[in-house]
Amino acid sequence: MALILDNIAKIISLTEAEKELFLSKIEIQHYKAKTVLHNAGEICKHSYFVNSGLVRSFNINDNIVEHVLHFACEGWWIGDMYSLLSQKPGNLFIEVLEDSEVVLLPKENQGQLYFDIPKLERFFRILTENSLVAHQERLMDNLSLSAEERFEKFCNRYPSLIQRVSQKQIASYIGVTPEFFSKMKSRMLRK
Amino acid sequence: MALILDNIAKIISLTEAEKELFLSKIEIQHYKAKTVLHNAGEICKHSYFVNSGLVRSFNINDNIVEHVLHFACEGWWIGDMYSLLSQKPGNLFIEVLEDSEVVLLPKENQGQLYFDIPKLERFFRILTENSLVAHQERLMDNLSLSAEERFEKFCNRYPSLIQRVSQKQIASYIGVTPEFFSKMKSRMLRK
DNA sequence: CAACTTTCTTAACCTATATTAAGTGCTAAA
DNA sequence: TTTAGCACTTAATATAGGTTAAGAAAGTTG
Repeated sequence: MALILDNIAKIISLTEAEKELFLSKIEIQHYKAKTVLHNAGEICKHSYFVNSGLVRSFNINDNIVEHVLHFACEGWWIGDMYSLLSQKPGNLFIEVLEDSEVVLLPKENQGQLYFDIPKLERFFRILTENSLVAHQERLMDNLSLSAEERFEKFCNRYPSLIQRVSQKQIASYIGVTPEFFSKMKSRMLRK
Repeated sequence: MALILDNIAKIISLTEAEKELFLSKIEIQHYKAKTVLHNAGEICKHSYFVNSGLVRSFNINDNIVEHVLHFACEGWWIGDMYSLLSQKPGNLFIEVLEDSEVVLLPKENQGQLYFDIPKLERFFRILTENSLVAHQERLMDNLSLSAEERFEKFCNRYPSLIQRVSQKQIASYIGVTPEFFSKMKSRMLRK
């Protein structure tokens, strides 16, 4: 359980008692690859934190094409923010890509923790701010960069993921078809 | 000054004393259209809240093409989150599109207010969460929808902006050239 | 190991959107 | 009132990336 406390300690410091309280509010689960943690159309009840393994969130559009919103490996949070916050059915799926150990933080407990340990409000504010900045940058990249440039940025930003996720998933993340991604990759190698 | 207090009151409630303290930490400015509030390459010192008028944030890529990240009219916050949070030079410009009255909240004051009025930490957390959800949706839309569909969503979401913002700006927001936008629009009208 | 499924590659062809360029009309400054 | 500068339109041409299809490679399962 050290990992999630380390993750928090990077931003705020908790007393031992607070750490224990926090740990009493979470749950650990082990999932096999391909397990779906959350389905589009359902109401999301948890925030997820990946202790080990790899998880992704994605949606499926009207043409039955998947688009990856987010990958999360060790030390990353993931979830369907829209559904979690609004408590309405979302349109994201959350799926385990590698056998994983995942921390579940139920929504009610998260609210309770904001009350019991106000510092956590700061922690999640900062987490959310960082995520917003990353999404803004990715959005601008999608508007202004070519697929090749988006792939290069992905490689620089998440070098460890390149070995771990299939090309198909990377293609989906940067927003091209697997066929085009394959063509683009071999074109890039030829240089 | 009622507008910004209303904006806060939608999420948390402040006492009269807290409202006064908050108001003492902000500054009101009037700007003419075309004023640039923040330049790419500079360090952002303020969060901005629009009392009246219209403001946009955008970046300029290597090919000297602008891309609009965000429009903000009455009652909306806007800023360069990356630069504001990291205190490093950002790559957004913030520019006034219509003569505007803008509330400036200096970064130091914002930090001080988190300390003096912890509820504001919650307010900004929730503001940031909502913004993140909106950005996630826009990102997925850019990955999975056609330009025409993106424009339709823009019209539904921001009907009042359509009259106020030039076509060029809307084209930039949805991620197409002004020429293509013009063609697309007349094609849509013909139906 | 064999059978099956999924991923990856390649190639021909297609389409949405970009680029370039030229022209119109409006606004605003000189 | 003229001139200059934008915003918008239209049209010809170009291209990044999509689609379809088929086979090869790799991974999964019984």
